[in-house]
Amino acid sequence: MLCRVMGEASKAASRLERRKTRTRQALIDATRAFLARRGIAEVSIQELTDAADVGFGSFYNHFRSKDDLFQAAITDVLEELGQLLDELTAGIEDPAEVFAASVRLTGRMVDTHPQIARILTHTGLPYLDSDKGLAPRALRDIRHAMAAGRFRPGNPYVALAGAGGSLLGFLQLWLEHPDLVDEHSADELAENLLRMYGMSHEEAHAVARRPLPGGTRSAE
Amino acid sequence: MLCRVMGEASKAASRLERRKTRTRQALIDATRAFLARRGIAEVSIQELTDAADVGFGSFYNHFRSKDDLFQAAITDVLEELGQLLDELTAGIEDPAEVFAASVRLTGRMVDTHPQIARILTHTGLPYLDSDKGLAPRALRDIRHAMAAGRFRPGNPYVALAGAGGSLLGFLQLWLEHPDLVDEHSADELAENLLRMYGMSHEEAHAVARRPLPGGTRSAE
DNA sequence: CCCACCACTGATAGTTTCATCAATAATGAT
DNA sequence: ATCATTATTGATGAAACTATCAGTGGTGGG
Repeated sequence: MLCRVMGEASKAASRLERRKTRTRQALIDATRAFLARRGIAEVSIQELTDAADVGFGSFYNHFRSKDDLFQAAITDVLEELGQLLDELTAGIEDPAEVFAASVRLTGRMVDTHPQIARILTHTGLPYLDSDKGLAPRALRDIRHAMAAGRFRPGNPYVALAGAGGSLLGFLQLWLEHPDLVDEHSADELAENLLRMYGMSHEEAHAVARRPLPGGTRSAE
Repeated sequence: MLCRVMGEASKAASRLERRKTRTRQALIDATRAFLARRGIAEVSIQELTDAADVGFGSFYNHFRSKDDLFQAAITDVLEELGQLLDELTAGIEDPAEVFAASVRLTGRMVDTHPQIARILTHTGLPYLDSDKGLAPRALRDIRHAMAAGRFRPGNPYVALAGAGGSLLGFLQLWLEHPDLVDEHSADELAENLLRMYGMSHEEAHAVARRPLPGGTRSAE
C-alpha cells in the first residue's frame, strides 16, 4: 500500500498481477476450446482446470461459478472478434462496405477460424443484444450507413437482429452441410443483407464483391 | 399376440397403449416447460418426472437418456408449430404471401405463445436444417415462390438460413427487449426478408401487410 | 374370477461433481 | 536474508445425479 510510485503506473502491476491474469486467461482459453466442441455446460470444472493445466482450487480464485467462466469466455471471444473486424475494416470509407465486409469476413470464419465459428453457433444468439462484442459494432455500422443515406431499414434493432441471426444461421449451415455452401456464399449472404437494408440489386452486388481486406488465416 | 382383430385397426391400440402414450407425452410436455425456462440440460431427470407427475423409473421406459427426451420434446414443438402454420396459411394463394405470413405469425409468437418462442431461441439454431418441423416447410415455400417467379434468391439454402436465423434473432430481441419492438415489427421483419429475396420495396410492403389469417391466441 | 402381461414405481447403490480449506509456493518490500 | 502478503494447490466431505431392479398395480383374455 506504500508503493504507489511505479507499481500501477508502469504497465501491468508487476508480476503477481501478471501471474493472476495468466492463470485466469488459461482457464478462459481452455473453456473456449470446450465451447467449440460441445455446447455449454456439458463439462466439469475438473476437466477445465486440467485442460488449463491449473490446480482445481484455482478455479474459485477467479470465478464464482461455471456459468461465470462461460460468460467470461464468450465475452472474450466476441471482443477479440470485434477488434479483429475493426482493424480489418479500418481502411474502408463507404460505411455500407464496412458492414458488408464484416459480414463476409465473419461468414468465412468457418474456413479461417472454425473454433470461433462453432462457439458462435453454440452460444451466439443470446449475445445479439450484448453491449460488448459484435452487436454494438454492427449497430454502429448500420447507423453510419443510415446517416450516409446508404441504408433505409426501419427499426435499426430489427435490422441488427436480422443480420446477426442470418449470420449465425449461415455459420450453422456451413458447419453442418459443407457441401451446400462455400466461401462465396458468404458474399451472397452479405449481398442479401444489403438488399434487405434497401439497396438496389446492382449496388448491393457491387458492394458485396469488392476485394476483402486482410487474409488472416489461422486454425486458432 | 392373438388378438389382431380389433386391437390396432380400431384407433389407438386400446387403453394399455393409450396409457403408455399418455405418460410419454406427460414427460414431453413437462420438458417443454423446462426448455422454455432455462436452456437445455440444466435440469435433472428427477425434476422432469416430478413435473410430469410420473414415477422416476418411468423415464427409462420411454427414453434412453435425457438428451433423447430433449430431442423428442423439441421435435414435438417444431412439428406442432409447423402444422399450425400450415393450417393457418392453407387458404393463401400467393406463395410469397404464404412465406411472409408464416414469418409474421412466428414472429408474433412472443405475444401469442411465449413458451414456444423461448424454446425456439434456446434450441432453434441447430434445427434450421432439420428435416422435420419448420425448416422443410420454409424451404418448400421458398421454392414455390421461386418457381412462381416471385423470389430470386441465389442459393435457396442460404436464403433459408438467413430467414430462419433472422427470425430467431428477432424473437430473441423481442423477448429480451420488449421496449424496442412490437408486433408490427414482425411485419417489418417479413418485409425485410421479402426484399432480401429480391422483391421491390412496394411489392414487399404490400405483401407483408395483407391481413393475417386466424388469430389463435393461447398462453400455451 | 383368475392369471399372465406390461407399464409403472420408488428405494438403492455407485458414480460424478461441487465448494471449502489448510497447507504450500511465489512475490515484493524492508 | 527475512517476512508479510497473496495466489495456487489438491485432498476432503457433502450433495446431486444416474441407471438399475425387484415389487406393485392396472389391463385384458380365458
